[in-house]
Amino acid sequence: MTSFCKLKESITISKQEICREILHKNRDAIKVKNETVAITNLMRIFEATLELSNQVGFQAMSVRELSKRTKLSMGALYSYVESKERLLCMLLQYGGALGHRSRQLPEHVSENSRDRLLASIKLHIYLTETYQSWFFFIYMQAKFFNKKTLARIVQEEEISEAYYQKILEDGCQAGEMKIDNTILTASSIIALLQDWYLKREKYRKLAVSAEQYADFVCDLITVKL
Amino acid sequence: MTSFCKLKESITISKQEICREILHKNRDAIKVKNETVAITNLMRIFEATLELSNQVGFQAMSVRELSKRTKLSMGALYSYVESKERLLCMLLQYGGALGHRSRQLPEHVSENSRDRLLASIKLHIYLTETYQSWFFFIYMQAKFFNKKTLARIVQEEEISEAYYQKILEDGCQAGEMKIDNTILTASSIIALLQDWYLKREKYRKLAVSAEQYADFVCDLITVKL
DNA sequence: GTCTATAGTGCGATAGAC
DNA sequence: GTCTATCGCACTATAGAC
Repeated sequence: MTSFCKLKESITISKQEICREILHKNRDAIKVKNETVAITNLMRIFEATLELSNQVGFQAMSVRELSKRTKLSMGALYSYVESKERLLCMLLQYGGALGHRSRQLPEHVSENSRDRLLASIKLHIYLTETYQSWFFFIYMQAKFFNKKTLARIVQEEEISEAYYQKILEDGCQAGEMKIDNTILTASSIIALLQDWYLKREKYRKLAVSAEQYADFVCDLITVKL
Repeated sequence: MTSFCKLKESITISKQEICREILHKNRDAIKVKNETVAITNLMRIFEATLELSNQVGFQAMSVRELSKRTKLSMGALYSYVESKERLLCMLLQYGGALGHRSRQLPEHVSENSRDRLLASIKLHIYLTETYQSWFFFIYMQAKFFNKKTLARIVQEEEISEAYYQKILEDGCQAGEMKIDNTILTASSIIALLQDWYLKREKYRKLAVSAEQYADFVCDLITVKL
């Protein structure tokens, strides 16, 4: 079985790398030409936006407060983010890289379905650990986006769900698992993985580690004594 | 086993009743003296607030828009709700009656732990079905409340969790269930019950009924083949 | 008890100096 | 590339007629 640490290495995406990607995608809206400066400040802006938004909500967060936190003046801030709405768009793009990678599980992990399930869950949990504030942000704001954007996010979840469902069905066919309703079961996996990053504080208090939680979820789904 | 319908009857709380309770608790802030008129309009205000808030978020919802939806002028609206913040407080009070009742399961339901678990889950799901917009609202806004208010809501969840944990432990002691980690398992039940009202649309598309979902959750937790 | 009109505030965004 | 100063707008909340 692939160890948790190895999994971590296999999906490490530098936040800087993501910011560079976003910078290039939004060249039209970003006035600052020096790439090094732009990336440094974009990173600070994104980080502060997530932090503030996750405290008071994106709508309630004022650009003035954001300017204080980033230690950029209003004017400087607006040479990175055309508008508050555009800032939101950029943060949505942030997910492009993540959602895709969360299903890039090396297929060779194991022939055994349960191992593949566990590896997938661990991969997912590690991703949400590293980018917790972003996942929290998207979940909490998604419901308030316009229909089109919401649809895109819901679709992301459906892809994840189908991915887990396939593992479960393969496991059943191979006789390694016995699962009545694979759709609802896959849906439960998603819900439990989301609970982990939505209530991070609670699990911290319970002193449950990421690895323990992954094992627990996997057992809940598959172990039928 | 107690039927779903019987359970429904046992916990039906009229929304009007709740509004009357809130009216009396907030007599100081509500200028309208005629109780019948006050309750009628309070109900409309609460309903519209939940609807609007769940579309755009409470902070983003404007009182102007609320006045349109309720067909009350700005002036009239403000003779019911001292301020937008006070309106939020009233909606929090709404939960007082609900949280309490959700654990008022008639003890005589069954001696069997699994039946008691299933009955509790069904009770919970029925409550969240009837008051879905309120539960959704609280979950989505809770994270943005001040620390004190958030603590109160988290405590509510802890009580629910302890309640489920006790059923699980009783079941284990009686030899009717075999559950390794009752804390995490109880926590999972909560997460899955929340998923039901947070993603109501998704389950509607999957054509899963409330009763089916309750059965599924209960099975996932207890059935060890 | 409800209305219209408006006061007062803080917001997102911009202009122009440096 | 960053700053300060400020514009115009939409918001919450209120005053006073009916």
